[in-house]
Amino acid sequence: MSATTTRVIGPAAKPARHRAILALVRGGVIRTQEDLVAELNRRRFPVTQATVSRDIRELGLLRVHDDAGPRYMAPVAELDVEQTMQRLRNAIREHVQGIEFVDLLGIVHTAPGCAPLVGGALDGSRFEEVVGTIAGDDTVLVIARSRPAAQRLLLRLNSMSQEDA
Amino acid sequence: MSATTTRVIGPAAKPARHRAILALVRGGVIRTQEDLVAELNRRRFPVTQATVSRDIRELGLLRVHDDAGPRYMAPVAELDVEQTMQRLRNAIREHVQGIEFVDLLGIVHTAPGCAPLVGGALDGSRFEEVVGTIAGDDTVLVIARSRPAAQRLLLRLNSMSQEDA
DNA sequence: CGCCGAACTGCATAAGTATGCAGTCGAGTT
DNA sequence: AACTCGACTGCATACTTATGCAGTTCGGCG
Repeated sequence: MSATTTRVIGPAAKPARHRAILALVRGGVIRTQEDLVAELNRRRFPVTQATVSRDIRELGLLRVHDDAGPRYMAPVAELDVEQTMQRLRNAIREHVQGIEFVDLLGIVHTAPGCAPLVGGALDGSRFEEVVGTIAGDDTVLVIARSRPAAQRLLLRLNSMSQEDA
Repeated sequence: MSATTTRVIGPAAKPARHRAILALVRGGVIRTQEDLVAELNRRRFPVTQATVSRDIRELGLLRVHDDAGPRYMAPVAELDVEQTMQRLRNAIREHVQGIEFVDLLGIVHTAPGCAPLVGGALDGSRFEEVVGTIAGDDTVLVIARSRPAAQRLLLRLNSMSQEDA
């Protein structure tokens, strides 16, 4: 009964749908699973609430309360991305709370525990301007090669936090 | 209609109940509001699911999924300025062995393993003078915003190690 | 002292979410 | 081609959570 080396998916657009769900939840306010169903249908994902309920569990979405009632949020982390740049962009958008430079030193504030991830993404990107990084728990120290380099870096990183997916 | 300077509560043990709820959620696995109702009743808080639902919103509890289904989690605590300062004072008195500055960089030597705690306390205090901190195992690197800032910081931190509780 | 309004709660129920079950689809096998 | 198996889904429904409304309690005030 071991036999089949199979693996993959069934007859589904599941991965794409999951990406869409994450984007929706990050992008706007989703209060109910029906909201999600509606948005997904609008985007040519014909699904029902039951499936969305399962998707939400699989994606590990959080349900939180704000002034207007419960809503869904994306989890803090996301794994495996192909291109390091995309990964860095994501890391910045998702985990970075602020960036500032003092002379050659860049201080990147992140969500608690996320500094290693962000630092890793930075390292991976192999910026010419970066000599190296040190990641603590919620702060990454970036050492720039020169002042102009620091300036370029700041601009570049800041712009990343605003580009869209 | 402004008149009454009043404020207080109604006829309730609400605050105590809220504390109990937080303790319960932090301490064990609470999967449903009924779980909570049961535990609360056991502890002499006669409430119903409706009230618990409201409490959960007020406390900002999170609903997450694990392998066994949805459950509640407590949000990460938030401290006020007073508590934060006290926390820093304690951290310094108990775990810090020495502080020195080299230019904009402050090096704080701590007992082994205590750097993250001290760094956290420093971050929490949100000193104007501090750009950020990075904690290793027994050393915290503090980056000051300027030289005067560094100097002020040194004085301030040193004085803290001597104030009493 | 009786009235008034705010805080708080339970009840009943609306609103929303999770899930057992049965059916579909495709890939790999026989 | 027919069979088998696992991934995936919708339906119907059980289960949970949220909330409109009405009632209680308490403190302040006329």
